[in-house]
Amino acid sequence: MVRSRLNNLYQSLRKKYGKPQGQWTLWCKRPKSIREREEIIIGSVLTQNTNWQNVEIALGKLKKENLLSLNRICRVKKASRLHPTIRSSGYFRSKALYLRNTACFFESYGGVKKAMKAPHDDFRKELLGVKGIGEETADDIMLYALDMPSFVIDEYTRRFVKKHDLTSDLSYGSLKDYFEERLPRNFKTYQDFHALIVIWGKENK
DNA sequence: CACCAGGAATGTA
DNA sequence: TACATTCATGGT
Repeated sequence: MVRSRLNNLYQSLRKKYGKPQGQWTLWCKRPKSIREREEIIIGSVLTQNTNWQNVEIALGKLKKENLLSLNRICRVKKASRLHPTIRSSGYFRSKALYLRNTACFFESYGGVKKAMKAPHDDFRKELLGVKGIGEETADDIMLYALDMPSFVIDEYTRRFVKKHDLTSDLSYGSLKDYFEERLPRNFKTYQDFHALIVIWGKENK
């Protein structure tokens, strides 16, 4: 079997780091409960341009207030109800709106379980229609919460591509295609590889 | 005290 | 299409 350069790089990271740890223990877990999938969706929004450490504080507060649930978040009367709870994750006014938009999108869609059965391309377009969800967050949600094979491109992925001089076009769509065309099309490979790239990236600034 | 972290929306040309 | 600006906290 012919192995792409990307596959070799993935194997190298696996050998170096093993299974992704920390946050990735949950994000790469298989299988996951619906509750865990909802937590990942919520975390995906809160982690936009923000340290995971600050997100964890917010997730802990949401849990204490019984708000670590898409249904509960969608049903808060005003998004500002979430301000003190998610404050630590930064941009709290925007994210309160984004989070509720996202939660209500899944509620009206019919829940996480139904979303997992949706056609990927159509679902991605619908997700991108939610105010507060851009390409990276959409792919985070699809890949890690819904087990869909949609590769995530982020700042760490770009660093990885530059470091190994893999390709020159660093636009989101181009990089996404680059990875998806060269890896076995399954969500497990995508999850672990992307998680390992982030772990690698934190060590290589 | 200055700087930064898995971004996204909005405005401008 | 391509950039610039805005939004905010907690850790280093």
